[in-house]
Amino acid sequence: MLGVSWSCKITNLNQNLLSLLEKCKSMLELKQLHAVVISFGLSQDDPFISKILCFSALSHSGDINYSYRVFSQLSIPTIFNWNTIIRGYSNSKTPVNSLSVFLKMLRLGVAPDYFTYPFLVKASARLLNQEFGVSVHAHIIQTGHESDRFIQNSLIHMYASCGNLMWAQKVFDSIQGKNLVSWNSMLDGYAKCGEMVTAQKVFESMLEKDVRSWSSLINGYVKAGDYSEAMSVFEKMRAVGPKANEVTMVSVSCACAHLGALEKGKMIHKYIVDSGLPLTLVLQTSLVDMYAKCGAIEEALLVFRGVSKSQTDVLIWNAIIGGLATHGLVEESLKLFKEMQTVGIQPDEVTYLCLLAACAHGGLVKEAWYFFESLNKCGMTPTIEHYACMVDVLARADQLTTAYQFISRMPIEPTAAMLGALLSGCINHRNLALAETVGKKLIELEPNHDGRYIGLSNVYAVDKRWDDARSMREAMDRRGVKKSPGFSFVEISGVLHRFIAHDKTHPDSEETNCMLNFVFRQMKFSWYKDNEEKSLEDTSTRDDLLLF
DNA sequence: ATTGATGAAC
Repeated sequence: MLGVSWSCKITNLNQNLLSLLEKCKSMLELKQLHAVVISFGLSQDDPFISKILCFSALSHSGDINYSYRVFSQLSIPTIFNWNTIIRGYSNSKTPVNSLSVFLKMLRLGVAPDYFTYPFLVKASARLLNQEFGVSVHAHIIQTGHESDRFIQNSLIHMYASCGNLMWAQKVFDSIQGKNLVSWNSMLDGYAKCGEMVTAQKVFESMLEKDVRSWSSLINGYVKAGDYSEAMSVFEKMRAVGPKANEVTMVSVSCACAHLGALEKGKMIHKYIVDSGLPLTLVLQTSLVDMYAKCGAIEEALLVFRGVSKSQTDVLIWNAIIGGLATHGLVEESLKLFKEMQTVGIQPDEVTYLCLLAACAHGGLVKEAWYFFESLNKCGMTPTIEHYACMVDVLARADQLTTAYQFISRMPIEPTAAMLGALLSGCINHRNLALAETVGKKLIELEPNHDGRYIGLSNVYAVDKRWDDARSMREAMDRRGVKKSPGFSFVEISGVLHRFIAHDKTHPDSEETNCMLNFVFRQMKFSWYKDNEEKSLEDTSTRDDLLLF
C-alpha cells in the first residue's frame, strides 16, 4: 500500500516538475528548478535534463554557457542533447562552438543525425566560413544525408552567405521537390549578393510567394542602393502581396531614410500603427533613424521617447545621438549620451563615432580629444572612421598643423576621405600652402576620382591662381577622368523628383532655376555685405571656377 | 526538435 502511494506521489512530483520546467521564464527560475532536480537525485534523468538544456540553450532569456556546463556533466548525453547544444551555439554570438561540439561528438564516436546538420550549416553560414561549410557538406554526403530537404535548404543559405552563388544554385538545382524555403533561400541569396536582375527573375518565376519572398526582394534593392525600386516593390506588395511584417517595414523605412522621403516615411509609420504590427525595438530604431535622416528630428525624438528606457539597447541610442549630431544639435546629443550612461547602456565604437561627429559640428575640440581617449580607455580600438572624425574636428577648428601631425602619427594609412576633410579645413582657414600639398596627395591617392581634381582646383581658385586652377580641368581630360553629373532628390507631396546638374527635362525646370538664381543672388548679396573688403570682380570669377 | 529575414556610424 505504502509503495503504491509513494510511487504515485513521485509520479505526480515528476509531472509537476516537468510542467514547471516547460513554463520556465527566466534563468533564475530555471536554476531554482535545476536545484530541485539535483536534490532529488535526478541530474542524469533525461526528461528533466533535456528541458533544462533546451531552455538555457535556445530560449531568448537563456544562457548557452550554462547549458554547456550542464551538458558536460552528463555521463551519456542523448543525440537530442548533442543537437540542442549545437543548435544553441549556432544561434549564439559564438557559432564556432557548434563546430567544436561537433568535433567532440565525432571523436567520441557519436553519430550525428539529420537534425544535427542544419544547425552546423547555419553556424558556418553565420561565421561566413565556407571552409567549415564545405567540410560539413562533405560529412553530409558521407553519412548519406544529402537529399534531406532541410539540410539542402540550409546549404543554399550557407553558400549564398559566403558569396558562392554558383554552389548555392547547384544545391538548389539538385533538390527534388523544392519547397518555398528552397526558393526563398535562393532568392535571398541573389538579393544579398546584389544580383538583383537574377533575384527579380527568381522572384517572378515563383508560383508561391510569402512575406519572406517579398521582404527578401525589397531588402535586396535596399542593400543594392536602389531605394526607389525597393519602394515600388513595397507598393506592389501592398496591392497584390501578403501582409507586410516587421522585417518588411524595417527595410522599407530604411529605403525612406536614404531617399529622405519624409512624407512616405510618415505613411510607413502610419501603416505600421494601423496594421497593428508590434512596434519592436528594431522597428523603433529604424523609425528613429528614418525620421532623423529625413530631417524630422522632432519626430525621431518622439519615437525614441516612446521607448521605455529599460527596453533600450545601444543601437537605438546610437541612432538618436547620431541623428542629433547631424542636425547640429550638439548639446542635446551629448546630453543624451550622459542619459544613456545613467540608464546603464555601454557605449560602443559607433557611439563614439556619433559623439565625435557631434564635436565636429559644434567645434568642441577638447571634448573630442576626451572621447577619443575614452574610446581607448574602454578597451576599444579606434577605427579609420574615428581617426577621420578627429581630423575633421581639428580641421574645422583651424588646428591644421595638429591635424596633419595626427594623420602622420596614426598607426594606419590615411584614407582619401580623411585627407578630404583636412583639405576643406585648409581651404576654409586659408592655409593654402598645406592645402596644395594635401590636394596633390589626394590626386595621387585617387587619380580617377573627379572630385579630387576639383579639390585642388578650388585651392588654386582661392589663391587666385586662375591658370593653375584651369590646368586641373586639362589634367582631368588628359587622364580621361569624367566629371559625373551631380544630382539630388526632392520630395514634394510624397512624389520624388530627381534633379541632375544641367538637366532641363523636368517640367518645372525653368521655374526652379529662376528661384535658385534668386536665392543665389540673395546669398551673394549677404556674403558681400559680410566681406566688404573682398573685391567683386575676383569673387565672381572664383565662383565660376569653384562650381565647374 | 530542424531549414529561409530586419535596426545604428562612415
